[in-house]
Amino acid sequence: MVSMTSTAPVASHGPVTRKDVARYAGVSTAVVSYVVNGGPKRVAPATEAKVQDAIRVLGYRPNAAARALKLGSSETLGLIIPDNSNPFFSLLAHAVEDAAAELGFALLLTNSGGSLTKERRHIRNLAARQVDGVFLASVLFEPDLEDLAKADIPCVLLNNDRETEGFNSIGVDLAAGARTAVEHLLWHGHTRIGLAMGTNVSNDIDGRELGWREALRDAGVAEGPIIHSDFTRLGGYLAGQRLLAGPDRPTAIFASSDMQAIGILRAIHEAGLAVPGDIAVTSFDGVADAEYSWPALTTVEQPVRAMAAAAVTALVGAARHEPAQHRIFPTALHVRQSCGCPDGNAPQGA
Amino acid sequence: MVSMTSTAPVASHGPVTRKDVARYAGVSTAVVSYVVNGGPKRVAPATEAKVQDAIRVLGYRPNAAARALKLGSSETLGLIIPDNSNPFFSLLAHAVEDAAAELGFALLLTNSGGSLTKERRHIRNLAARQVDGVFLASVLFEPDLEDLAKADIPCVLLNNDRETEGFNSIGVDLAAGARTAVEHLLWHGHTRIGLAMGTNVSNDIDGRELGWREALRDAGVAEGPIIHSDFTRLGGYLAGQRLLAGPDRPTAIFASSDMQAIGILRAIHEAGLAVPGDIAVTSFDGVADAEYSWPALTTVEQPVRAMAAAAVTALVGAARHEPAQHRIFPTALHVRQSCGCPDGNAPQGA
DNA sequence: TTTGACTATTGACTCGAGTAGATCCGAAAT
DNA sequence: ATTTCGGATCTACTCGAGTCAATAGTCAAA
Repeated sequence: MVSMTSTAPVASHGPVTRKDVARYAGVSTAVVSYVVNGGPKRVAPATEAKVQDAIRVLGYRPNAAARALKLGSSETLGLIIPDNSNPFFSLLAHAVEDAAAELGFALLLTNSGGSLTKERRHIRNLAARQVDGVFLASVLFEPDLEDLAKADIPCVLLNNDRETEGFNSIGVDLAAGARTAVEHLLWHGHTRIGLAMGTNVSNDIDGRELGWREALRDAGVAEGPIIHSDFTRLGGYLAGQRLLAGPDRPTAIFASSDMQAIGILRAIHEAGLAVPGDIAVTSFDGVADAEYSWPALTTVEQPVRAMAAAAVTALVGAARHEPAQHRIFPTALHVRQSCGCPDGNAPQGA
Repeated sequence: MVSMTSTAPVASHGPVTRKDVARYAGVSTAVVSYVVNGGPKRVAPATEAKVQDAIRVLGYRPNAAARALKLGSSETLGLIIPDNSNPFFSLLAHAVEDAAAELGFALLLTNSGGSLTKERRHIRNLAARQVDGVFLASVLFEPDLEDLAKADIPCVLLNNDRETEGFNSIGVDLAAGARTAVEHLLWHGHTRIGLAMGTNVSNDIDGRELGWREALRDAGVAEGPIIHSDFTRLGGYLAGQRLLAGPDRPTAIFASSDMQAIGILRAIHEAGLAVPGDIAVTSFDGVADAEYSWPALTTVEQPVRAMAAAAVTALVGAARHEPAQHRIFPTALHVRQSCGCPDGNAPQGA
């Protein structure tokens, strides 16, 4: 190589655009696009090589904003959850991110903090950002999706066990799950089973409360005390204290979330009582924390990864205007020690 | 209201654009922009009212992709963390999201899973998406930021205690924090203090190991056993088992993360030993889980929210090409029960 | 009534990439 | 030697919003 006067030096100012690549490779901009996208037109192998070379040398990355503008798709999905520091939701977010990445979508994460105002603001914001879809773990059963509908942005409701006409949704059978957990306590011989129930913004009765009630009724056992409190460790702790202080103390407690159960365990320990000896505990969600509490929690696990994958599938389907689907996943009882089973090998059924 | 024939019905096909608003309000598109942005030119109050009206009626939201293309800014930041289901990182992500939202930025969340390949892929992807900045909690001490540099995208390294020339970074003083935790164990009279250390991809020695070593040396106490394992509950559990099975069992253990400590607690419980009676434990991070373990963990807390806020500030500064800054935050020892303090009111110093 | 000094508004170009339609060129068919 | 065909390539318009230079409009002073 005698000189390099024929190939222009890298311009270096500002980001590299398609035009720069075209100039460097000595072709038109259209060809560059065709090469980058395996475009709608074929390109001669020799030309393709030149272009690929130019791309490599210049370090060209197509501008996503321009692409999004032209194609009307940002290859981005939005996720709205109440609180990413809650283990259940952080696990869900992780699973959704993985499933979305699988299909080349990036994930815009937002926390609503359980506030309806914030939730609404985030929805509008995501709509303005031209996301291709939104996953919403709403604080309400029927969130306001008008902004999304206007922009023709599909949405799937996460963590939602009720079917609502025209809404895509993914959830678990809360009532059935709760039933399994309570039935397991009944199987252990308990007859005074309390409930620590989380509080939702909506006033509708939660499926877990229903499941608890049904299991007791079917077993012909009187309902134990119910305490409503936050779906948090602290909420569980406070609920636990009240449950222990009440007139006739339950011998077993079903908690509507693992976080609450962890708070309850603490309240029980502080009262100098033993789990499961004095009080047995089962709970809901199946997050990692449950396995490492002391004693390990017998809990009803939600198949989070499967749900996340299904959510992404549903969203893609919705984007193609396929009819809304509602999927309910089954839960699985993980028997560990907090229920009274000595080694976690007790019968899973009944 | 007699009729509504005078106001044109909403066009309804496709998303509403600036042009639609302009037509509806009977003005030019430029005026619409001026109104939306408090634009570079003034608009007569009467006209502004007409435009605002049109915007409200039509439900207009400016197209973020077009904006991003024109302005070269997507009002979006990227966050790369190893694992959003790890409580420390999910807390960090939440804090960063809040701080970013404060300034009108949305957050693109990605999980590297501790893999360098994935980390690199995510960096390229974020660069292509024209994010305005990237927060990176890297698996390495000197990650490859070439793609970001090329695109002139600022980056701040999170969870980073080493200063590296030309890199913005935020972190805590790992060594000092570890020191406090170990010194507290020494104060309790322990002289055989083991270390459960997490494993990093890099082979550099971790600040926490340094702090542990220094504290022991300064106290004239021989080094206890070290076990290296994952920064996870399981990692801690396995490390705990090995620490207990070793030739001369430590009477206290310092764990490099709360997650590990939680695993260790379990190993100790399973061995039929008491915490802190037989073995005292202290750890690092200060996540919520530490407060609700049994016994509650004495831990060195990282000021996550303050760090997140500082990270956002640093990123904004870097975007203005201010010189790179490196901020180290102090940690705070939270005394609870796992160390042997009966009520959590023990001296914080020494 | 004209000029000047503004202000409000508009037209038109731009950002970077996708792609339809036009054009170019070489080889096979006549 | 033409004509025809078809693949390769290029030209030019588009997406939606920001913004400057030019224009229209308004009112007070001369």
